Amino acid sequence: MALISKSCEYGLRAALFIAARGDNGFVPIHDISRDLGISFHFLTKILQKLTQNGLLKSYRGPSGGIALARKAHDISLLEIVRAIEEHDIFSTCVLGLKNCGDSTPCPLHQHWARERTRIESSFGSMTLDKLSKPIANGTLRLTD
Amino acid sequence: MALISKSCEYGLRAALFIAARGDNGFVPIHDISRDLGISFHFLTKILQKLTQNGLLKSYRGPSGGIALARKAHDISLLEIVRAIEEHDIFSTCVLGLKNCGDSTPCPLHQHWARERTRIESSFGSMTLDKLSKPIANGTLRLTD
DNA sequence: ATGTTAAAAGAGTCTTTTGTCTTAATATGA
DNA sequence: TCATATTAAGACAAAAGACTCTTTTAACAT
Repeated sequence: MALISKSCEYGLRAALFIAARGDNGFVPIHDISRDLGISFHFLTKILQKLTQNGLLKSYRGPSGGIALARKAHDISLLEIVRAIEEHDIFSTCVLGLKNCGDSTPCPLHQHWARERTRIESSFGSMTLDKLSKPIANGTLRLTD
Repeated sequence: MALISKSCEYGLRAALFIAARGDNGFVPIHDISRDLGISFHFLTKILQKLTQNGLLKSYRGPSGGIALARKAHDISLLEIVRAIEEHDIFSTCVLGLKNCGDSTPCPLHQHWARERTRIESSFGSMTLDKLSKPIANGTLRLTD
C-alpha cells in the first residue's frame, strides 16, 4: 500500500515535468507519456482532472498540449493531490473508522492526526517551482 | 487512498481488541468479527498471517480461538503492519520510482524520507499494551 | 473545404483487493 | 464413537483501481 494512488503519482510527475520545461508553451501529452513512461490514454484522463480543477490548461490542435494554468510558484503539490485523490488522506482515520475525530478518537488518532497534519503542510509548502528547478538541472529525476 | 490497506486496518483493530480483553484465554474469531463488524472469513485469513508471523497464536476446537503469542508490551503496531502489508510502505518512494533513494532521489525524496521514518518509529513505539488500556477503560473505541 | 494534430469522452478489459462460501482438519466432551 | 466447536484452506464472486482502445471534438494549415 502506498500513500497515494498510481493516478496521483502520475499526476504529480507530469506536473513537475511540465514545470521543469520552463517555457510557457503547451506540452503534448504524448511527449509527457513517452518521457515518463506512463500510458498515454490513462495520463490523459488524469491531466483532465487537473485542468478541470484549474491547475493546468489545455489546448487542442497542432502545437497544442498541456500547460500550467498558474505560475509554478503558485501551485502546490497538495492542490494536485487533492484534485486527483477522491478520498482525502489528510483527514481520514488510519484505522478506517468513519466517526474518528478529536471528540471520539480511535486509539491511534492522537498520534496519526499529528503525522498527517505534518505531511499535509509539507505537501502544501512544496510548490512546482521549488521542485522543478533541480529537475531542470538534472540533479533530481522523475523516472527510473 | 489510505495509508494502510483494509486488511491491515482489520488486523490492527483485532489485535487491539484481543489485547484489550486482558485475560490470556483464546478469543474465538467469531466474537472479534461480531464485535468489530468485520467479515468472519476475511478476518480469519488476516489473523492467520499474524499467527504465521508469531504475533498471535491459535487453538482449534471448543474454547479455542486466538490469543497474543507474546506479552502485549512486546508487540508493536509496526510488527503487525509488516506482517500484513506485502509492500513496505516505510521504504517505498512516494512517486513510485523503483530506484529512488539517497543516492538517486526523486524530487520529493528528501521530504518524504523524513516523514516516513517518523511514522515508522511512531508505529514502532506504539505497543498493544499502551493502546489497549484506554480501550478496556472505554475511553477509546475500535468501532464506529 | 479537407486533412492533420491534438485533447475529450466513453466503453471495455485486466488485475488487485475485498469479501463470500464450502469443505477440510483439529480439539473437546458426552 | 459421535456430535459440536473452532481454526485452516481453497475456490469463487464482487468491487475498485489501473490500463487499453475507439470515437468525437476542436484547432490549425494548406
